[in-house]
Amino acid sequence: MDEYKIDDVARECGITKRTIRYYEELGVFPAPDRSDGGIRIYSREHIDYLKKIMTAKDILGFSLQELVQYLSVSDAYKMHHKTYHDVKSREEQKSKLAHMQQMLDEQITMIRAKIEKMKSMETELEETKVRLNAFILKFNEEASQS
Amino acid sequence: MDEYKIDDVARECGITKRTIRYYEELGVFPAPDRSDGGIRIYSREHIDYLKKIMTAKDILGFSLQELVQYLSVSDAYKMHHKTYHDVKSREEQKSKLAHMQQMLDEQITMIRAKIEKMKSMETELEETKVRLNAFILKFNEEASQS
DNA sequence: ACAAAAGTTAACGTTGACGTTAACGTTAAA
DNA sequence: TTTAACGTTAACGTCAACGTTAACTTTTGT
Repeated sequence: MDEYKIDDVARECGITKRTIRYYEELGVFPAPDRSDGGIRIYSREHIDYLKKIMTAKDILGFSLQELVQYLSVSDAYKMHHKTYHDVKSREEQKSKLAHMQQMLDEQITMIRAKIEKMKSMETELEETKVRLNAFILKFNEEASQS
Repeated sequence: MDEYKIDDVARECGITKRTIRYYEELGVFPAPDRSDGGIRIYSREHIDYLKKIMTAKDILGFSLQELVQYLSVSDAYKMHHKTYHDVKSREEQKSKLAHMQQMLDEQITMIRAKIEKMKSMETELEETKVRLNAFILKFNEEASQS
């Protein structure tokens, strides 16, 4: 078990097979191992990872290009460790790690800014609600004066 | 003063004239008064309103269709009061107000849910940062043991 | 008064993010 | 073993959200 075909993944993640292959093509989603017949075999980790991708896309409104950036830092290094066993030079790895640190900080800063903006939008909506309710009250009072 | 042409608006809001006309065509942005020559004359309120639209689009990742929905509640009723002087029947107005209340509540619920998800994404990013830093430490220790 | 700058509508072009169809090979249950 | 269900690649279609160009009118500084 712990082996899923593309249709299972599509169903659980709420997207189509076409989209999954498209994401793989773009490098948004890692290419899984294949069966002898060339069928893509996914693991549970793949599914969880794809779910995160969809959340980032939906909630943050990321484009696919931005997703590549985002994923290259957030949890991609876990997947990369398992997917590609890329043995690079020590210096290369070091600079890659430093780059990850920087990207992570940028992502954190960005998401905090977004949260703040969303909070002020929430506040505004609540104020609008108060004003609307006041208006409705007045509206009904006028009606009872006729 | 307090009169702006489309290029002023475009510059201040960081979009193109084409986009402004397109938004007007879609009903996302109210059609302003025209000069005798047919030129669109905007007020400061228009600019502030458009800025809000752009924020909602960028931060919430709304599509233009969703924006129409969003705007029909948030602050649209202010603009509508000034733009269209639609005198409808009392019953009609009442049901419209009730509908606004409901939409407002839905929007507030939705934005709160998004904020929560973004917070958990932020937490995750911070945890990743901690793990990454730990890994880098170990990485450098191994290097000094050679 | 007039040229340049800025405005207009109209219509076709582009890009991103998939959907759909075709033409074909593979797997699994009867 | 065969056939339905499922898989594949390849290529064209689609829709939203603008960009771009063309052909034209209006406004404005000198």
